[in-house]
Amino acid sequence: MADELKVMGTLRRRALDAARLLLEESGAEGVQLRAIAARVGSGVATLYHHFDDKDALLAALAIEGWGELARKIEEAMASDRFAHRIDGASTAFLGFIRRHPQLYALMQTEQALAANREVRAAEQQAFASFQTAFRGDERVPPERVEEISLVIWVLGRGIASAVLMQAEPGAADELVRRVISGFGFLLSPRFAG
Amino acid sequence: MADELKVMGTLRRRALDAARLLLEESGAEGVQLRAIAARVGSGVATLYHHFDDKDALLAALAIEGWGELARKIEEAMASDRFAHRIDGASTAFLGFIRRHPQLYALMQTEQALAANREVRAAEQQAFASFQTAFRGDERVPPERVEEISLVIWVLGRGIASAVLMQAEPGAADELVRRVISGFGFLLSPRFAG
DNA sequence: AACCCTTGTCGAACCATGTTCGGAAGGTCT
DNA sequence: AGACCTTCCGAACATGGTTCGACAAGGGTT
Repeated sequence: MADELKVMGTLRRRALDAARLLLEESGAEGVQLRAIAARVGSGVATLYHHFDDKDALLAALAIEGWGELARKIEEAMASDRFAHRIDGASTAFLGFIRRHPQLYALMQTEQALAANREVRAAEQQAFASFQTAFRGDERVPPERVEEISLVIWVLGRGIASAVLMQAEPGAADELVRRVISGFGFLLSPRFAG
Repeated sequence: MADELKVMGTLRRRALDAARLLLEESGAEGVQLRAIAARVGSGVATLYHHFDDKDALLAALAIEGWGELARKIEEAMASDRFAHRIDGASTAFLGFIRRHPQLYALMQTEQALAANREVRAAEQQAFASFQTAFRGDERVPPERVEEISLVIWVLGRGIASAVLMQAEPGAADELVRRVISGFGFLLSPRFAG
């Protein structure tokens, strides 16, 4: 509320940044057009010259989020910190959820975005990146790649939604730990389904 | 809008029924106090004598939902249609999600309810019922019961949120099928994690 | 009966937030 | 200069949650 530097950077860009900040500060509730306009130092009506409506703004935010997630996944797979690409991709995925819970919730649970084709395409893109981690892994038969990566992807959605329900942040970490531990056990040969 | 039978049944009960109906007809967007009041044939202000506010109404809806789910799980476990109690509980869980996607979404993703202690307790209760399906199963070591049931529970959340994102209903069924198939494969001894 | 207190009800207003309207300021093209 | 486009804005509008003040019905209490 003090900075308001109107100089440089398209207003669209700055509005998205402000929205992202508001989202992380105060959750989805906090993302209000008047609040964004105040941060950016513009009038509310101005925002409508850069976005069709609020949903379009949220959609742009979500699309950027999926892109960011895809990039993180690819970086992790490229790095040599992990024994398997699957581990890298999964770690990047979970890390993103833990680091940006509000953003991921928006990307994932906002009903209004479900109908948006571009958002869906962006998620498909991210999922495609994730899938490549499973393709070529000797433990995964090629015809199962899609199914198996889908399971982990969906489990990630579940973890995110469970995490958001937790009131205290510590509980969230513990929850994630337990889910991963349990999942690991299910995958181990000890468990004969 | 034609019935409006004011006779019998506390208004609270009828308001909840109307809300539930609105939820299933038109999604969370459709659950509006004025719409509920119209259905029930009362003024809007009257609703405030039965619920603290809208969130309290939604919370009551969610609590009933969790109770319903717990009941379904227990019925399925008691029946003899399933080889293992785990199968019964899981089927009941998934069936509930598929049959009441909007309600489950409310129970699970509505941010406002995350802070509500009674809603959380109701979910804990339902989860506890679910957990008993794993307790005593010869394939699950006792010390792993909690973790493993948690994984399935969280996976269910993920399935629900993924299903809600699907535009066409057919795609949702296909998605659920693929996730379950993939999960089944991961559990099979063929996959050595 | 007269009095009060609680409960349920309501229309009207209040308020926050997304949205639209009409116009102003500045640039570019002809 | 004139026409036109983009960017911008204050003000008003629409919707939906919420509060206010009042009215009616029932049940004690005196």
